[in-house]
Amino acid sequence: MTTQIKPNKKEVTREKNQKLILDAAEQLFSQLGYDGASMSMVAKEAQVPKANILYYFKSKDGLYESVIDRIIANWNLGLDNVTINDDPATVLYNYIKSKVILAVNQPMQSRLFASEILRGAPYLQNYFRTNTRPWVKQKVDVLQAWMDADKMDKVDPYHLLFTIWSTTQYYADFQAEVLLVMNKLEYDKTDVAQITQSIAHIILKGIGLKIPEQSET
Amino acid sequence: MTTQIKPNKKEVTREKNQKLILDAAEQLFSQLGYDGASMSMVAKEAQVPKANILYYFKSKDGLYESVIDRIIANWNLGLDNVTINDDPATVLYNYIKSKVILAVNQPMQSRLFASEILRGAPYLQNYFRTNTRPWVKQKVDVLQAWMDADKMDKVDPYHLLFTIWSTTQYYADFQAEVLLVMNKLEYDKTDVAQITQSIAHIILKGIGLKIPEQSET
DNA sequence: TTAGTAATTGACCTTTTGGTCAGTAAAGCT
DNA sequence: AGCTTTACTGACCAAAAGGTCAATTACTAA
Repeated sequence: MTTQIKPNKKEVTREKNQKLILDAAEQLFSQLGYDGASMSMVAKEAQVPKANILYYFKSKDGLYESVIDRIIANWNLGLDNVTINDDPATVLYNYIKSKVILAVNQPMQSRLFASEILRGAPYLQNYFRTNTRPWVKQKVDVLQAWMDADKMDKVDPYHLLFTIWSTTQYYADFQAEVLLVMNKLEYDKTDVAQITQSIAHIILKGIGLKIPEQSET
Repeated sequence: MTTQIKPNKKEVTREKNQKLILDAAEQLFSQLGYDGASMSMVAKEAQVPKANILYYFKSKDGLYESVIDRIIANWNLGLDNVTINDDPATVLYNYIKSKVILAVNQPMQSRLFASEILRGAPYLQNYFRTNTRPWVKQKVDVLQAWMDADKMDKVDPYHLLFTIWSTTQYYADFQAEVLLVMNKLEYDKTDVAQITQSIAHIILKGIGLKIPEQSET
């Protein structure tokens, strides 16, 4: 909702440059971690003077925070508007599917978060507390309601969510291991379906549900 | 197999100091990652002059490699001696259980590996190729045999293994997130059982098995 | 004892780090 | 056009990084 009456050349170039920098930073931070990536690397990658980065983002911390903020901004936790009346199998199947697609196609963001959490989530703590925790609480309530209505097995809903997160994210965060073990160079286009199928089979059947026939989006 | 006829004071102190250094390095690397931990931090933590560390381990890389090697040395992948004649449910249940115990009680090593893999496993690549891959291949064969004998559902055995690894390791590698979301400060003694139960329920049932009655070790 | 060897480390080196700042360029406004 | 203000950046800085080395201190074996 930026009132674009006057395109203001300053704003335009600033936004363009910031995007350039953030893109480079996102890539480098996710590849090398916070300490592994340096400001000069980001500058070189973004083809921008280092001082310019500092001018925009105040400090390395500031840049890192901005990168995280931007990811969060267009990070959809999914499972929105789920209600007790929805069909658990369909909802969970689609959720797993979308998570696998994300993991395989956009592993960078997942890895950035992973390295953040590995270090104790210094920057994400607040986000987890104020956003993720309530979000989870809400989904947990729906899951619990489904269980109470005997629509699915009674398992700890928190651990069920963790199971979905872990199994799907694994293919992004531990991609190097997965590929090495399976002796592949990269995921191919059949992998998404294959992975989704395996995970969905195990988890859905594991909580007493059936994989829905088809669910085109 | 060190021929300890003459306890040789030099060797004794060297080994003592190396252990001191490796312990400190293991802790710091797992906490801060390769780039986050510095030689001087390790020196301070181990209460040893920095030059001494370099004397023993040649370089930071050398130290890091030694840390990894030591972990690998007493790292048991589990699932040893499994054969087609074993009961899938018992074997997998015990495997899951032991993995959860490790994750909750010794998360440091898991995290060190995780950050290694996140960065593309520069040091573990060779290990994965020469050790993990054949190990996995062998377990995959057993799993496949169980499936062929209709002892369990037919799912991709690789992805089944990844599912077990991911769900269990998650509680070590992403401990910060888990605790924040569940609003806890640390795992308590009921958590191991709770986690094991949830994961085992989902995975075992998910592949058509039942949780074994009891399995004391 | 003592000569010879290995272990140890304080001082030092280079490079890189995140960060500052004063000066210059570029809009924006009237 | 000319004046003000903001955007930018090359040159610089102190701190910290990993690493070297010469000098000193153990040990060991004869």
